[in-house]
Parts: sequence; C-alpha cells; structure tokens
Amino acid sequence: MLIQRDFRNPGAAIEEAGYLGFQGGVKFGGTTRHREKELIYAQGDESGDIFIVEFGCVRVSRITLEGRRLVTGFHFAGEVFGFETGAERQCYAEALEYSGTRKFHLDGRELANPRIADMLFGHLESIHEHLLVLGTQNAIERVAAFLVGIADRQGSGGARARLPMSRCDIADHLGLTLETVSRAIHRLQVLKLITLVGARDVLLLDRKALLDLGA
Amino acid sequence: MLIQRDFRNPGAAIEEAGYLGFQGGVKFGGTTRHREKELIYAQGDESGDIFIVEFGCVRVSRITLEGRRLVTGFHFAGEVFGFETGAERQCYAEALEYSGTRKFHLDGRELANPRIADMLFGHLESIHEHLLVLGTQNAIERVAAFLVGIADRQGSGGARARLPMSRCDIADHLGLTLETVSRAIHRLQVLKLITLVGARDVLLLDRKALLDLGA
DNA sequence: CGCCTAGTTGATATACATCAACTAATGTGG
DNA sequence: CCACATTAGTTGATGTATATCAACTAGGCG
Repeated sequence: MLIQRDFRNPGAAIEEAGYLGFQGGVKFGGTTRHREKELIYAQGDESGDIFIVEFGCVRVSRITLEGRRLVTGFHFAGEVFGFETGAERQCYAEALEYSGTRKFHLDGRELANPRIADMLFGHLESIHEHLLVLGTQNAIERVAAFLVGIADRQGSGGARARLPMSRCDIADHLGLTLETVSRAIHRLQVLKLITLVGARDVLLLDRKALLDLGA
Repeated sequence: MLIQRDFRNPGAAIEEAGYLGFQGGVKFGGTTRHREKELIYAQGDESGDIFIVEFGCVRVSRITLEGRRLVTGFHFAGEVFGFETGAERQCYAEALEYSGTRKFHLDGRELANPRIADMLFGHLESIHEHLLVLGTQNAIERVAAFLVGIADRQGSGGARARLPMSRCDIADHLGLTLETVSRAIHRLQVLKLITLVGARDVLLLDRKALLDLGA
C-alpha cells in the first residue's frame, strides 16, 4: 500500500514538527508570525520550502496569464502548504488573518521521510477533491461542499465554519462569482441546512444533506 | 530546489524503466498489452502500483457519488498514471485503444528514488494545470488548451493532435457537455485556428492564438 | 446493405455572470 | 464620540454561455 495518511488529524502536524527535525535532512526554523494580508511567499520565489500553519489561516492563489485568479486553497492550523513543482513558485501565499507558520526546507531526498510523504499525499488528495468539485458540481453543491470541508477542519466537530476569507475568495476558489456564492449561501439558509451568524460564521444544521445536495 | 522535472521528455520514461529496476526497491514486470476498452484497474482496487504507458492511450476516470464522471486524465506513451492516495483506488483506468503498459510496485520508501519523485511531481503539476483550466476558463478556452496539450505530447512538434478519446470523454475531462465540446471545436475551425481531418484528427494552425484565446 | 455508435447541428431552457443599487460592517480623522 | 469614508455583503434586473432535448448525418462494422 502506497500511502498512509494522518494529515487530517488536526494539530498532529504541529506536534510532529519537532519530530521532523530529528528525522534527519529536514532543517526547520522557529515560528514566523504574519499580520493580516501579509505576503508569505510570492509568485516567482524559489520553491523548496514548505510551511505548516500553527495558527490562523493562509490563502494560496495563482493568477492566470489572462489575469484571472484561482484560489488553490485555504490552510488552517496543522495544515501544510507550499508544495510546488518546478524551481519557481507559480502560486503566492498570504495570511488571511494574524497567523503563525513554520517553514521547512526541503533539499532533495526528504520524500523518503514518511511524514513529508504523508503531507505530500494529503496535498495531492485535497487537490483531487477540488478537481472533482470544479469538474462536476454546480454552484450550490460547490458552496455546500466548501462549507462542510471548512467545518470539518476546524475542530468544532464539523458543526460550525468560521470563514476568515471573503465571498470573493470563496468564489475564486470555487470557480464562481461572489454574487453567486452569496446567493448559494442564502439558498442553503432558506433550505434550513445552515444558519448564518454574521456574514463569516456559519452553523451547519445538516451535514449529510449538505453533502447529498447533488444526489 | 525541490523538484527537477524531466518527465515531459517524451519516451524518456520508457527508457528509464530498466534504470528504475536497478535503483533498488522498485520491482517491475514486463509489458502488459490491453485491447481497446479494457479495464486496467478498477475503483476499489488496492493502490500501490503505478504504470507507464509504452504505447497507446489510457483514460483515467472517477465517478462521483451522484454518478457524474470526471475524466482525470489521458495518458500517452512515456507518461505515468496510477498515483493515488489512500489504500483503495478512487479512480479506474481503461485503454482507449490497443495499448501497452508497464507496472511498478511501490512499497513504501520509493519516493526517495528521484525518478519516482519526478513522476509524482509531474503528475502534481498536470493536476494543477487541470485545476486552473476548470477554475478559470470558458468552453472554447478549455477545448483550445486541451488540444494544444494533447498535440504537445504526441511528438508531432505540437502541430497535430490525434484524439483517441470521444467528445464525451473530452467533455467529462473539461467539465462541459459533449455538444459544447463539438461546438467549441467548430468555432475554432471557423476562427481558422484548427483544421479537422475527420472527427479525431486535428491540425493546429496557430498554437499561440489557441493559448491566447482567453487573454 | 443496413445497423449502430459517434458526431454535428438546431431550438429552447436555465444556471450563472454581469451590472447596478442598496445595506451593513469597519475603520479614520476631526 | 460622531460623521464620514471605505470595504464587504446582499439583493434585484438583465444578459449570456452553456446545458438540455431532439433531430439529423457520417462513419465503422457485421
């Protein structure tokens, strides 16, 4: 069997940070703190570092030649970001709120480290899930899946999603417009599947129904 | 620098097959031949093998809970497929035409092998590109990018794309319907950017214009 | 030759985008 | 602390790209 994942275990990655350091070959520095909107790395930067979020939330995006933006992901405490292929980064990363990250330099052979491999496979899996959403789901399904995904990663037992990102960020992540995202959220509320507590805090009332929307 | 790619070099992967065998830890069998439409692996199969296409073309797909299909990729000679996260495969693979593949068993530590790592990163990069297409492009841009991508991988200097897959396959790869794909191809022809030679053979008349459609 | 599947083309429906106005929340300087 | 500016979010009216439904056409194959 190729892959053993444990990256979903919230917080585990942080605890492993020290462990990683002892595994050999992986250097690490201390925590870096970023204020809201701060750039963590830019498009064109040398790739070769990966990051673990210690607290806060990081947005990773990419701009196309035509100037459109794709938000490739949002990353919360315990999650990894910054894996890229090629020498130069195609994506850029920003803190969405006051956040802390820890950086690891990879210099070539660290994929042998099962922790690193797990992270990489976790990343691969999440991209694949994203692809499935963009390739097959309509607006309300996308937004529902997004909310469930966020809630599941925030330790609240999946019942609540705090949204540090704007409607526009969500839209650029889901391949929609911000108006469509807003209307989809509204419709989910009318369907009694969620309750909004202010614009950026969502209670999920029926997780199963949210995921089953498409079926 | 994390990643050195050479997986784009057509045919290189095949020649490396022997090399891989000597690197230690990676077992390989001989070539398996598959007739048209033959299943190479199924959803639910144990993951842990990867495959290199020796000749022909392989389609990898995934079915959602709602029964919709996403074609995650088409793979030609020299390309790798079958990387998956998790113990069980989420995707299934089929030969689109008479094809040959070579299987490699990965049993845990082979990511240290730079050839394997290159393949994995190549795969990661192609998924990322796919994501960008699905997230930001409209129908005609998607089809144009698809045709250029196919042509670039077929050794004809990028001037010609042979299409072993149906319009429906293309549609399910691009998140469109087959009718929309057909109309987009028609429009590209009217725009004098391509010429159809039968339904499944396309001459690319202006590669740059095809890629610039969105700008 | 005629069946069968793949592909094209047309008419219509619809989901989402676009454009615009309005409202709520957040911050700033006097 | 209030007035105002600024940004984020919502809601409505309308436009448009794509999906859907349907008929027709062209290749392959027995």
